[in-house]
Amino acid sequence: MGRGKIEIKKIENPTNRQVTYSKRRAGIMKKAGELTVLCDAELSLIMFSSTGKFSEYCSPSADTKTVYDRYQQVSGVNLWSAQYEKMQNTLNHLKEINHGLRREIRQRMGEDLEELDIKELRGLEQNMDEALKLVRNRKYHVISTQTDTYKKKLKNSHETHKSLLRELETEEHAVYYVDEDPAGSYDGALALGNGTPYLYSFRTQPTQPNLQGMGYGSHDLRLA
Amino acid sequence: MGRGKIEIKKIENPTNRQVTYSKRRAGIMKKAGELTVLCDAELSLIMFSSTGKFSEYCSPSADTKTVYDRYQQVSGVNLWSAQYEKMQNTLNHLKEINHGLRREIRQRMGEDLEELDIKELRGLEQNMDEALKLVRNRKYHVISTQTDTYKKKLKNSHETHKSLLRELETEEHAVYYVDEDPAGSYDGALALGNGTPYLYSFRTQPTQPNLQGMGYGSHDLRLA
DNA sequence: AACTATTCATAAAA
DNA sequence: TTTTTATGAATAGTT
Repeated sequence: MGRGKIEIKKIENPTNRQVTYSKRRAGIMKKAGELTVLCDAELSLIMFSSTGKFSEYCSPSADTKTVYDRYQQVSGVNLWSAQYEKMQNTLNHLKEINHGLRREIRQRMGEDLEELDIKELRGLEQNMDEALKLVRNRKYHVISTQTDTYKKKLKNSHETHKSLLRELETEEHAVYYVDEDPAGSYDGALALGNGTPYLYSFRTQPTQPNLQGMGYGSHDLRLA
Repeated sequence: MGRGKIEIKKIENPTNRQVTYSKRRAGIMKKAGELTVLCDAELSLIMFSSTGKFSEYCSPSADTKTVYDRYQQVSGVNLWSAQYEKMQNTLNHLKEINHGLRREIRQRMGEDLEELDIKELRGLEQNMDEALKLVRNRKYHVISTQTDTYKKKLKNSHETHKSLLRELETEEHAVYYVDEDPAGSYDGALALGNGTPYLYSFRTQPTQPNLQGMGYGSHDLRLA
């Protein structure tokens, strides 16, 4: 087609090559479009000229990625296996660490101790003993701080009350005085902690499963 | 080209459509090959017929993946961003869980207690107290088991020894008897656990960093 | 699948 | 580049 037949081999003249590329590129893209419409086909066409210029055609019904995903399915070639594998490794690594952490927590909760030898058991006991002291100290600290604050508040309102009563007495000679013992505040502060402890209590029911969709997503220590 | 012009719209007759698809597919693949050769271009053509039949053409100089990698670079579109994002989310989820687990362990070691209110502190203390009892019980169990085993072994070898001595006495009238107290075995079993506990000891040095390349890979509880 | 009558694509020239 | 145009190629409808 054209002013004479041509041999199908690389056009050495760069200008001619470029011209032919432009023309034939337009031609093949038109053909692609026609094929898409006439035959209800799905296709992806990607082209790079010898100078690196890029063009693409893609059937309107889908985008390049969709076509490519489909290509992967059919051809069985996973094109991003390298990326995928790398991330998969990272994921498995994280899961392993997770597993180790859960195991340690279980042991710190007194479970799965069969796995430990006497040396490890002694280490764990010692560590937990020291930690428990720290937790107790902290608790007492928090309690006494709260108590002090509460005492001060009580004292304040007490005095406010008294001064109010004084004012009232002065004005109406009525007696509304009520003695509130500030020492009772200590029990009050303790009572704050008497409810069901929600943070740790659920860990003591090892028979209740807590599975989530992803398998590792659960905070349940019996998994992973 | 053909016996009369045709309108470019979907061919409704399935047979005709299939025939046309075959013909035009051959045509476009020929065109693709010619473009590749004539103009030294690189191209990838993927086609799916309306019946799902798949065909591809790819310039001999490269494979489909190469072309698509190049396509990604040029177009800036990341074809596997969806996959990637999904995995990234999974990864972040795992990291978060990890973070929570580390936090719990730290608290079970008596660190970072400022984050807890009095209720949580009481829950933690109670839980740790019970767990510590379990660990102690297990330790005593292991110790007594080991001790029993050791006692039996000692008793055995003792009797073997005695019977050997008796034989010797009988034969040579020599006296080599040595009194070994089986009760000493208890100290021996305890000594097994007197070494530095390696499993938990490193956790008590909170100033020594233990960073690793990936950032989450470290088992160090102060990370993540 | 093979055969044409046609239309289409395009090589060379401008 | 794009347009022109002469010519070979592709193919729609038929067999």
